[in-house]
Amino acid sequence: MIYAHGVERTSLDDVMAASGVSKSQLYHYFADKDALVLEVIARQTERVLGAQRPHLDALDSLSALKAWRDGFVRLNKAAQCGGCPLGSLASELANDSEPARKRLADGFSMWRDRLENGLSRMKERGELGASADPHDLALALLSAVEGGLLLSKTTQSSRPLEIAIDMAIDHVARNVNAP
Amino acid sequence: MIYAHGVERTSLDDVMAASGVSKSQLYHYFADKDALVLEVIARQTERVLGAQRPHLDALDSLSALKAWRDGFVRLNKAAQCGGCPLGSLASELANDSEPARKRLADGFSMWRDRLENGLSRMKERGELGASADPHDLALALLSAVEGGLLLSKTTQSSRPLEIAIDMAIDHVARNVNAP
DNA sequence: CTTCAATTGGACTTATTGGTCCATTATGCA
DNA sequence: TGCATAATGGACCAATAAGTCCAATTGAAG
Repeated sequence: MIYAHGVERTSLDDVMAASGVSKSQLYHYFADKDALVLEVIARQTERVLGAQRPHLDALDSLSALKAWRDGFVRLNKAAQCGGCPLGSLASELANDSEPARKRLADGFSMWRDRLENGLSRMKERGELGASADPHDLALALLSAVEGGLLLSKTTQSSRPLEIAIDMAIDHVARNVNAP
Repeated sequence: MIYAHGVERTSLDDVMAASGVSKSQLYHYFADKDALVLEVIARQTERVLGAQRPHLDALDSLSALKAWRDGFVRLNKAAQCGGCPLGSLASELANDSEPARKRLADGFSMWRDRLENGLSRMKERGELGASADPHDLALALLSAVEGGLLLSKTTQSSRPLEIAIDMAIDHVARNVNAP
């Protein structure tokens, strides 16, 4: 619910109704709404990374990147509500809650790490040129994904996402050594 | 205020206090809060496009694109609060207000049009290859900008924005004919 | 100056919010 | 079985939200 409608549009009464849990339980397990939101961030980080398996941990070739792209786009098409859980929370909270901002930055960082790991393996194997920077390439990949997701959510079309990820994969491909 | 903290975190009392205007004036000029928000979207669209002048309407060469990039990054560094006014509103409202979503999609579309116009001129002049698609290139550029802005806002660093736009400009450069 | 409509101030209403409280119920342990 | 502690339900509270209302004020036209 927080993913779909945002923190501020999701009241604790909504959470109670949807979960069949009373307010005292909520306040027994969470200090306040902010604490619950922080937990939601952790949860969504896991969800986002988990949903990209098994691709995400094996992105060490161009074909693997393309398969990841296809899975990602398919997932986005199937989703009932658009956008990225982390991205939406980041957009809403980054300016207003420093603890939330930090956790979201960590979430993005973990995501980038996974991408970077695969690219680093490509570099070690010599598939990626010596001048290629896995860290920056991963960051560019992630930016493309987030921007694509936001535009796709707004235009209600998967095209922006597809085009953005394709661009990012092309960008990686530029650094691939000729076989 | 709506740009920095979101629609839901900005109360009409806040607006009254900041503008020195009474509630009856607010409701005299706007049917309700939603109507005001719709007007804010229109206003922010103008602001975003206006802030990119004079570059935005002359992006018809690689060097112009790079100058635009530099101006954009400088603007973002100087801004007190990160992110994109359109992107933030889109993230918050796309799922919950169809009129708002439409206007935001229009705003993005206008932005893409400006980018596309420059690329089309490059293509007409033969600077861009025949196979290049100005529409898709512009969409990729915009996705990179939005994703970069979101990650920069979250990580409080301008690096993601720089890397993302550089990637997108490289992507355009791939379609440039050798001189 | 008078008049009448448009504009304005701000008190007010109602609904909803996050959060508190305490009596009641369940649970684990001797 | 009995006791102490933890977990639970739901009434309750104060603050804040959007939105309403009407009396007071302004301004232009005759």
